[in-house]
Amino acid sequence: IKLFVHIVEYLPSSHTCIHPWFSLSAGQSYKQITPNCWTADNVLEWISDQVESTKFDANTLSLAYCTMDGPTLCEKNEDEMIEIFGPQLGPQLHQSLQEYKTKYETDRKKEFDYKDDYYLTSLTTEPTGDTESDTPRGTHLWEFIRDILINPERNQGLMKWEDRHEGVFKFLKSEAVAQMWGQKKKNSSMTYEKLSRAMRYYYKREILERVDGRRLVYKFGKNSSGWKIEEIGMGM
DNA sequence: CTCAAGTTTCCTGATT
DNA sequence: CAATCAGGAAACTTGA
Repeated sequence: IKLFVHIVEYLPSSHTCIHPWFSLSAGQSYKQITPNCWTADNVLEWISDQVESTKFDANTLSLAYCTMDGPTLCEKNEDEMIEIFGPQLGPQLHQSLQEYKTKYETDRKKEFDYKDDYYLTSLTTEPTGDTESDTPRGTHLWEFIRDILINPERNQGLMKWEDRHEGVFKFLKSEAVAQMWGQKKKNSSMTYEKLSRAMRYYYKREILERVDGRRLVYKFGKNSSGWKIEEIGMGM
């Protein structure tokens, strides 16, 4: 994170590629990524949760059979799942997997490769292992901005709230944020000038409200969501 | 392939 | 003066 802040600090001048923090692969919950990106550990974590929620006797389960990564797991059909996990846990796991799959399938930018997926997830991830694995990664500009805003720990100095309750915020490092947005869209020539044009289009759709006289300041409108204090925090 | 949404690009002009 | 803001237009990218 320090490395990240450091890089962003002198970004405006150069065409530096922001990438380093992608590799900070820490323990990421399977709840935050699509099943296809699950690691063997994620799969194990998922199985554990399922076993626990169904009060299934884990002793009858062989660890060896649980060792597989996301892609492998996703290829199993219900019958294969039953064959592996038995008549009780099999169907349960199959259903749960389908739920997670569809949950992320509806996500627009599922085409992003794993690195982008991880980067995005790191922006929207809540600190503690909460119950609801909500808020999939934002794919639109306003969601991208929102996710930076609600994750101050990881994005110090980029943006800040002017009025947290009203949804008024400000760009502190406009060009750095534009670079990050460009990076997400694989467009290295993104600039704040261009990003701001897209922001202005949001006024008509009421995703953003106009805040005039204040440079670099915007306000979330009634058609935006996921930024209010009540909306985040605990699952609802 | 068509269509629409959501930008991305570019630009002229006004403000700060 | 440099950075922003305002929008109109048109090109582009993607997913349905």
